[in-house]
Amino acid sequence: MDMKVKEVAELVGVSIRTLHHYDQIGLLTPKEITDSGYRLYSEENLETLQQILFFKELGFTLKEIKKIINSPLFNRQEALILQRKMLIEKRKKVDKMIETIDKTIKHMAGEIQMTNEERFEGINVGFNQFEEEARRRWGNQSIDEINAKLKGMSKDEQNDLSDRWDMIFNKLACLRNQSPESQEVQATIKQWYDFLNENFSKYSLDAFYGLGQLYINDERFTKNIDQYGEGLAKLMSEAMEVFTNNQIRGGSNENNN
Amino acid sequence: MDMKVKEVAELVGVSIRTLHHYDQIGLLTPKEITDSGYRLYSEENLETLQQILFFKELGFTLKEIKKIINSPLFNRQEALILQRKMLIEKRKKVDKMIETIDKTIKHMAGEIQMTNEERFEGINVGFNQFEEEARRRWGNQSIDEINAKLKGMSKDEQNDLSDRWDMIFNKLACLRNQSPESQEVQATIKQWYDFLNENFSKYSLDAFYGLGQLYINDERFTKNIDQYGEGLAKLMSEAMEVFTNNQIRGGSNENNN
DNA sequence: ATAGAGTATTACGTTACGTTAGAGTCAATA
DNA sequence: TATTGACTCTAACGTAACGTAATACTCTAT
Repeated sequence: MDMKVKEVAELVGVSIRTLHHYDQIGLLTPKEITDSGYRLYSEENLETLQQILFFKELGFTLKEIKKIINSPLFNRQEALILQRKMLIEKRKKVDKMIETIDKTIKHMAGEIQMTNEERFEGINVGFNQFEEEARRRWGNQSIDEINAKLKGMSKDEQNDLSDRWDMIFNKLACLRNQSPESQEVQATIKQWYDFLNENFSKYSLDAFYGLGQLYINDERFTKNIDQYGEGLAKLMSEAMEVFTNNQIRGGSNENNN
Repeated sequence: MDMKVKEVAELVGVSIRTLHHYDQIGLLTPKEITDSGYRLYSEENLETLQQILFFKELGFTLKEIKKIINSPLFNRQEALILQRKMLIEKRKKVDKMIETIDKTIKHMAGEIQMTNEERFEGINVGFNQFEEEARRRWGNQSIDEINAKLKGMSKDEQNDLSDRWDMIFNKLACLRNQSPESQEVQATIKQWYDFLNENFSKYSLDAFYGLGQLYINDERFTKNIDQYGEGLAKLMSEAMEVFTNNQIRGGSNENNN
């Protein structure tokens, strides 16, 4: 099932060096390394690679891509949907360029006039709203950034933050036996949501949902969170899902029994 | 009418540094330089820049682009038409990628199966027939036999050689409609003969004749040479035959009408 | 057991600019 | 007229994402 470099390279159409490189910079680490040092890539590695190549095609740097796919907020499905949007934008851009070429040809034939702005339409649109969206969505939100934020704060401020963080988690840990939909849990989850928005960059509801998913999908998070109490990660992710659903279905008028 | 760097940069959406760079490498030299050393770009410069950006968008390197737009064979309208074709191919590629994303999303939802090949469709098509066509049409090609020789030379020497080589072939390609005996063709063939003798092992006239025959008998040569222009191999081999005959029959007294 | 195809690491090369740094230029204004 | 602020220049080092050897180990098939 596992594949060696050459196989992968030929399958996806990149060079072996590229795979080595991605490994070197920690962008795509093969799931396994044999005793003799051979890289073995898994199915999951291929999926990640697919993501990487999509983002690359859309003009992101490897560093950005690394941040994106390592981000606590990263959600594969969401990424795919955004990529789809971006590709449609790209197609529009290509259409614009074709149009510009057609105009230029006509212009050369003396059929029409062209302004200088017109002749660069499509070429200069240096990437659109969705790229922005993606950067906002995952780019800024890396762990490094949180750390950086912490660095810029005084000891007291840090402690304060850390205390409030702790409080919320401890509170939730106490509520582990309750259902994710319960009033108390939901109230605390709201505190968590507000806390994040207050202290870090804006979390959209989508992002918040994605974060919750991460808590059960990314082992690093699960482990960390479950230190507050066995099963807390699971509870939180479920509660966060309920929370986002309720919010989306219109303010807070809905029942959370 | 003439524009300074910043104006151009803002109009077309590239950095000032990019314009400096293009000037440095001789890709886009501003039409005029003021006494104080300011670059002034003309209308024509803008047109060239448009071409450059189109080719860049289509994945050509600056070196390739330079060769293309400096080539004696270069024709702006022809280029635009080819670029149009390439853009349409690119749109197809984008469509394919969108399709792949849709499939992937469905796949994740468990609705459909996907092969590994499928999941990389659109991403890996490393650029199509038209790129090939463009490279054949204007670009240079690799001559493996010569590479060994080139290895022993410095980079500058290599480039110099390659440029002269290119010049000769391009010149001949322009003369394709003339007869092999014509003055111009024969003069250029002499340049070719001298060039070979100067830079590679001594070509006796017999050897030169043999080389000419090779151009039509060995498909690899024919293909390579015809990249400069359809039928060039045939013309050259005929012209080389005429050349050797003339040389052997004593100096240059014979007619070459 | 030996060749041939594949793989690894190391390290320098390359492309297309980005990014200062230091200094001159130009037009409007005080 | 002097000054200021936006603009320009060259020079030179920095960076990203690999390419391209060079050298050495590994695996498999004969």
